[in-house]
Parts: sequence; C-alpha cells; structure tokens
Amino acid sequence: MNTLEILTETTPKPRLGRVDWLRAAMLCLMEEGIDAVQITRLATSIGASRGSFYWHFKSRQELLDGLLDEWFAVNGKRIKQVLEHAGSLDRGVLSFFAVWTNPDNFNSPLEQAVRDWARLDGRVLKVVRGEDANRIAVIAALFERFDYLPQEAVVRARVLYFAQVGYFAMNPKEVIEERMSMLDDYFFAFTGKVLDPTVGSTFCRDWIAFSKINSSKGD
Amino acid sequence: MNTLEILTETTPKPRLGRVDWLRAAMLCLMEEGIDAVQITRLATSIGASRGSFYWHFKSRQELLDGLLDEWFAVNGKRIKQVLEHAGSLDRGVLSFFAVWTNPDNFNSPLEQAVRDWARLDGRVLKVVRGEDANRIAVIAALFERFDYLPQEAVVRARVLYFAQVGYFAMNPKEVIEERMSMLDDYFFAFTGKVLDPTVGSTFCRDWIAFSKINSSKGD
DNA sequence: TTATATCCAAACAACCCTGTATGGAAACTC
DNA sequence: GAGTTTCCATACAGGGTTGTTTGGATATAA
Repeated sequence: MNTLEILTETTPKPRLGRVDWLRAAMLCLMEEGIDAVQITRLATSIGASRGSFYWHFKSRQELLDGLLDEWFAVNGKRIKQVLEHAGSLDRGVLSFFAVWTNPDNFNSPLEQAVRDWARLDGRVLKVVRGEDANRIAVIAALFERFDYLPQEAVVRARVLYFAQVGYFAMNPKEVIEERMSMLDDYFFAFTGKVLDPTVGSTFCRDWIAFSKINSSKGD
Repeated sequence: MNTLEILTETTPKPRLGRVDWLRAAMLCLMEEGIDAVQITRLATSIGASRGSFYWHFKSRQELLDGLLDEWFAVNGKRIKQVLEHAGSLDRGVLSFFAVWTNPDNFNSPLEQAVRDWARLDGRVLKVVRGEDANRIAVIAALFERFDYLPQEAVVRARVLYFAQVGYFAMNPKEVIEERMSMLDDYFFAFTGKVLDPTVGSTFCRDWIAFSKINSSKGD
C-alpha cells in the first residue's frame, strides 16, 4: 500500500452536514458581516458545491436563522450564570469583564457582527433587544444584592453594560496590560467603591495569564 | 400659458451635482448600511441614470470616500467645541449627552453606520479609531479641568464615552422622559458627584422641549 | 446663430448571486 | 449483489451590480 492509497483511504470522503455550513457561515459573519454570508462563497471556502448546500438547507434565510439561533444559545448564558453566582460585588463585576474576553464563555466577534446585523434587520433587532434587557436586569440584580438602592442599581447596571458594549463596538486595539493598569479606577467609576486589592491583584494575574495562554493557542 | 407650460417652465430640469449623489448615498448608508450604497439604487432614488453618476464620480469607491470625509467633517467638531467651553462639570457632561441627540450638532445614525462600516473596512477603522482617541482626550481634559486626578480623569472619560457609544450601538427604543428620569443617577455614576438640582432641572426641561420640537419637525 | 463645453440617458459587456433541475456517486439495506 | 436512499456536482434560468461607450440634449460662449 503506497502513500497515495493511504491518503485516499484515510480521507475517504469529507461528507458534510449542516454544522459544517453553519460553522463556515459563522466565521464569515464574524469576519465580513452578514451580507458576505453567501452560499457561493461558503461553498468555495469549504470546498463543496452549492448543490450540497441546498440539500441541507431550504434557503439562505434558513441558514441565517440558524446563525441567530446559535448566537442566542451561546452568548448570554454565561453572563447570567456568572453574575448570579458571584459571592461579592468585586467578583461579580470583575467576572463580567472576564466573561466577555473569554472565548469559551462568550463570542465577542459574533456579538459585534450580530449587533451590526440587527441594524439592518428588524427581526434580529427584536431578538437582540430582548437579550440586552435580560442582561441588564441580571447586572442590576447583582448591584441590588449588594445593597444598592433599586434605582441606582439599574442605572449602574446600564452604565456598566453600555460601556462594555461600547468598548467592543469600538474595536479597540489595546493590550491586556493596558486595560489592567486602569482596573482600580474602572471599578471605582462603575461601583463608587474601592476594589479590594487582594481580589484585584488575583484577578489581574489570572486574567493576564489566561489571555497569554489563549493568544498563544492561536499560533 | 396653461398649467402644463408653467410646470415645465418652473421645473426646467433638475440638473444634478455631486452633492445630490452624496446626500442620497448618506441617507442610504444610514438606513441600510454601506453594502446597500449602490449606484443603481441611488440613481433610481433620485430619478437619474447611472450615466449621470459616472460623470460626477470616477467610481463607487470615490463616492464612499466622500461619505467618510463628510462623517469626519460633521461629527466630532461640536463634541470638542462644547466640552472645551463648558463652564462647569455639570454643564460639560450634560452637554455631552445633549450633543449626541441633537441632529444639528451630531448625526447619530451616520455615526452608527460608519462604525458598522469600520468593522468591514480597515481604512475606515483607522479613521474612526483616530477620532475616538481625540474625543476621549477632550472628555478627559474636561474632568481634569475640574480637579480629577489625571488617571481617574482618563478612566472616567473612557467610561463616559464607551457608555455613550454603547447606548447608541444598542439601538435602544426609549422615550426621552424615560432617560431623563434617571439623569441624577447617571450623573452620579459617571462623575461620582451629585448633580446640581438647578442645572439638572433646567437642562431636563430644555432638552425635552427641544426633542419635542424636533420630533414634530419630522411630520 | 453657431460652436463648444456640460451634463445625462440608454445600451452593452463582464461578472456575481440565488434557487432549481438533473444526473451520478457513495452508502445503506435487504 | 441489486435496489433504495443519501448526498452532492454540474448546468441552467432569472436577476442584479459595476463600469464603459455612445449619442443626444441642454447650457454657455463667441
């Protein structure tokens, strides 16, 4: 059995499923926006033909619906989970920062792409607005749990959430150390309280270490 | 002279210029995003032919460059102007809120459209990032002018700016009174200080009145 | 009035995208 | 192994976009 035979056997035929198309569509959405999610482009990117696509999907719209569903399923879950189980305000707020930048918990590029998409599609906008309201409510509950007045809790939750959305909407290029150096002031601005140095430094160290591991993973 | 003759004379020929194409393109960009800015669509929307466009513009890209130039020229100017001339922190911060929602000073839909566009085009992103840095620096200068420490001034400027960008990036549907009812808490969260009731209520009254005038203008 | 420069409409070529129809290859079943 | 189902590639029809060409209409100038 020569090399060619081995290759042809170990690569018998890369039969595709819905997931493959969805994955390719997701990448395309994140990198080039919803208008770039075209069957022809996806087909060439995964080395298949358009005929295959139309066997798995009824239409392009069905694919797009799948993308929105996946965004809804993936993002937001961990946000709520983390905030609801936070043992202190410090840990809750810091976790909120961390979730957003951890690809295992939250897909930030997808989040941005979906927001852009929402501005062009009323149905998407409706879904995104609902999710935004949910997230803000969860953050407000955190503040209220740690003794903020209801009204102040809601406003601080909104400010924290708006700022987070705005930060990522800006597509900033900032290294992790740069953000970390302002952590104490950020915490004070968002909560009106001083960050416990112990919690802060631990968080800082872990986050930088994590982000370094994570960035080297992509090599 | 009958009616038809009068009409044909008073409407001799709507000769077009670059500005007409740019205006139509701007509207299209704001409502449907950069990918919808297509010569064919603009031509039908202003009742001209594509031949006319290609006499005024070398290519679609030249039109797009014009759009970005106009965004750069229009938005941001008033932000800096207002903040640099604010006589107190209260007035500075409240003016910052007001500028964003006043179509005479700032084109918010255009701002969003350009930000979405920036995520798909590296050259646009570069321009937007530069403008963001400028605006944040101006806000930080305001805080510093009113006795915040440099580091805290920068962070509070960032939080205020991020939150503003994030708020509009979310495409919220909120009536003016709803936002106003939280003004005191917003101000406290952003500055750590209590808003002067006189300044606050005056601002509130003027802003609501203004926005009512403005919304009725669109009828 | 005639000549010239502006401005624009219609037609054309080249390209890309969606969705369908058709036929064939691979796997699965009996 | 023959038949059936699953999966996919190719070809086609219909539509839309960019940019160029060509000719004509309008305004300007001589």
